[in-house]
Amino acid sequence: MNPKPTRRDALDNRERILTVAREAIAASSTASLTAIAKQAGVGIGTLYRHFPTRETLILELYRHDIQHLIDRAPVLLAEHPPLAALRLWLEEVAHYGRLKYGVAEVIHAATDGGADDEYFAPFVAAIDVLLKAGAADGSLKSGIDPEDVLLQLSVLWRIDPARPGSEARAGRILELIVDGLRATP
Amino acid sequence: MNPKPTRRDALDNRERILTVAREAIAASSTASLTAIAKQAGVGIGTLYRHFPTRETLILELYRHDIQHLIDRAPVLLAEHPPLAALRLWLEEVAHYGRLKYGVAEVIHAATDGGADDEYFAPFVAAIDVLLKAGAADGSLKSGIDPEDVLLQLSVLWRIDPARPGSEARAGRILELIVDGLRATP
DNA sequence: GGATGTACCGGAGGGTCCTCCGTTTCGCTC
DNA sequence: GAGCGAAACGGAGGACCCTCCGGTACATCC
Repeated sequence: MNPKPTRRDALDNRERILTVAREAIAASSTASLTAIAKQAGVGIGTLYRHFPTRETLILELYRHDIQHLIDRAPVLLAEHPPLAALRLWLEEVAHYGRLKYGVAEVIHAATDGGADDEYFAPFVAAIDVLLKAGAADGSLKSGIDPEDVLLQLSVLWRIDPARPGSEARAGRILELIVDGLRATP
Repeated sequence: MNPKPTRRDALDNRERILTVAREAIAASSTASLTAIAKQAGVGIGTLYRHFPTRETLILELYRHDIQHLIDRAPVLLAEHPPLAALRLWLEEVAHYGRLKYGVAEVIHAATDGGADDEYFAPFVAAIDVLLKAGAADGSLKSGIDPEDVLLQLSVLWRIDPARPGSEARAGRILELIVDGLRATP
């Protein structure tokens, strides 16, 4: 897919596509790929070779941001007890996803496809660290599959942000999710 | 939309579309509307006038089945304590959604659009009855928004049924959802 | 039974996604 | 620096969704 774009023109094109896409997606998260390709001065075929699906492209755009979220997990864990850390982290993810819609879309896609772990796995691993910590201190159930949690989380971006009360609803549902993860005494 | 298709030809067309669609969707849940229209011998425009969106059409196809699910809620509630009834009902819905993919798609759409309550509201009401009963006997939290539960439930159809272990995963997640709804002692 | 208004029809058309494959261009070798 | 094979390009094309609007045919009223 994108292991080693060795050729100069290929690299140039890749960069150009990303630059244009960043702007275009920021302006309208549903910007058409055709338009992006045209504006980047490449054929639609070229765009698709570099980024086989819309998600691949978006994923690349937000790579840094996603990495940042992943890195936050251990930080929160150092500063708070596991249950609180989990909650805070999920809130950050949810909030970020609402802000930059792209991230949400990517996670959404990840829960679909399943595989393509290169990007997906670290995210799941971050969840797993939080879950394990919570299981260790008895505040969370043990043996929870982190992918299950991710899937549950993905429901949050399905809340239409335009509808009134969407923020509150997201908070409520997050609460329900976390409560479901807690150890039953 | 579909209040009173008064004219004879309109009614005929509507029936014909439904008949064809039932078969086509059963054969392949992603059957194209263009194809359905063609096979029903109507223009694509006609199809869209009768069923403004893909979901409207599917909804009509599965109307009976959905009603059946709704009716099951009070029955289960009469036979089981509220918490068990809720769990069983959710299992039935989940199972049914996995079987006839259409139903899942409809619920999915409902959680998107939100409104269009004509079909949507009874379903939410069914959930509400279960929740209220559980709140009354203290097994469930009180004040839960049934739409929130529906939204959470919708995650279950996002599990790819082709992947191995999908059934088990659905079970696990359902468990998490229900646990999140239980009253915290 | 004709006339007439309106409810309904049909498909062309604009937009999107993605695939496929003939053509071009790069980078390496001699 | 010429030649060559593979890597990358580009856009036509097929599929789909949905909209729009000129035309058709039904039901009703005289």
